[in-house]
Amino acid sequence: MPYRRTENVARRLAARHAAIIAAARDAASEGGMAAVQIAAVAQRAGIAAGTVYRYFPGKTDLVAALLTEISEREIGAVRAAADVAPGPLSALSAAIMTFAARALRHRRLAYAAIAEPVEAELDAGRLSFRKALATEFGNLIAAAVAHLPEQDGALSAAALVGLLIEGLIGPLAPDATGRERAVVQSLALVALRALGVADARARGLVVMTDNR
Amino acid sequence: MPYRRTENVARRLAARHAAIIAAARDAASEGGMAAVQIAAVAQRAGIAAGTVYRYFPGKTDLVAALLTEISEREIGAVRAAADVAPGPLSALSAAIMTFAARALRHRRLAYAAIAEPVEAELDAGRLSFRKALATEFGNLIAAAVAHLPEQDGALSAAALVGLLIEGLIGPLAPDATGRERAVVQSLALVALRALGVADARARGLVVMTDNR
DNA sequence: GGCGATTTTGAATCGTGGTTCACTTGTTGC
DNA sequence: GCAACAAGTGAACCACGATTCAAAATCGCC
Repeated sequence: MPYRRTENVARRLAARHAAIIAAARDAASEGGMAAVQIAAVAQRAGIAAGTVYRYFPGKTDLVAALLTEISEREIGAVRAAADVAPGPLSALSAAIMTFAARALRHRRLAYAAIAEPVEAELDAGRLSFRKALATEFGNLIAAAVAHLPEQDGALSAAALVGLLIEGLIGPLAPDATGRERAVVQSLALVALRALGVADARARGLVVMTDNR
Repeated sequence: MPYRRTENVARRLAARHAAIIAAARDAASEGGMAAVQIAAVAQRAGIAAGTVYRYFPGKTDLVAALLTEISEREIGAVRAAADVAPGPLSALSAAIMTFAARALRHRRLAYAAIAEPVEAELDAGRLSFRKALATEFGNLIAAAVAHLPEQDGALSAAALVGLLIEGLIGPLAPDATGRERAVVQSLALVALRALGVADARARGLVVMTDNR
């Protein structure tokens, strides 16, 4: 029985799988979700269009994989920032600012991943990103419940996600070029006030660190 | 020279124009933006597909007209509510609650009009709706500036729009069926807090009236 | 009723981009 | 080198729904 899948081959396949996702991400970063076309992605990855279908059953799955990757990375960053914070309110603030700063730093990709118009099928993957984000913030709100006014955590979390998205990367968002820090801080203030933290600035909750 | 465009004919043409938009709205209300297809809209309006093109240059224009109509109606309602309020904060609150209550009452249409994934071209019309909404809220924020903490009005307005959309009609929004009033009030509290009104409930700013 | 102008019709056309598949190329173990 | 199979290729195919257009129906006026 010749041809067992060698270690070597398995590695090459895995690498190609990753390369396709990376190509999709690059395409999205440059031209938005509209640029994530099978032919274009394949070309970027240096393979033929048909080959993509040996790695993903369809475009939907490729986009879902891309969004999962982004989601994990972003949520990981948010969680990490919250984890090292000294208290629940500080954790909330750190999570908000981290998300905001990172979204601004990769604005086009963030827009593609979360707000750009796409056909409904692709939107499903995006929904899980938003859900995960809302859950994450919901947990932080729950953890800070003792320091916040009584509220419906799920509703607040959803509203918070919307507030951040629209304020940062949605089509209404003001141009932040060159004043990212100021925008992040302003929006964090608005966000924290929304949750019931009236004096975030005075309490030193919105100081920026560079790893955000 | 036979056939001048008679008053009668003009009226019929105008009526048909309106009927097409109404058919589009009905389609959107029932099946979302995906159901707004030329053939389907034409059938609802009781005309042939080709006829639509005598009234609108293309689908984009039809959708834009639909969104304009919705936008004018909604913004009119918001403005009217703000106009009769006794003061600037009260006006803000009334605007927020009016928008929220109306969105919940026609949730599917609101979703179609503002949040449902659609192809990029159609999204342009939607953008003007959001912009108009943000401008409206921005004005109210500006008018209340004396009663609010210092803030970037445009940023706050954008964030407010996002907060309301995601809290009410976005995919994350919790199911509000049967508790619309509670959701509207909760969200209004969050929204007002975001703008810096810490004690909206105590000040009686979130009482609901039925015409919302 | 008839004539010119306008409106309506709906089947055929078209553009787009995802997906398929017969064929070629590469890999493994003997 | 070769058999057996996997992976890769890319042009052809297909689905979908917007758009077109030549023919038919309708309209206003005499």
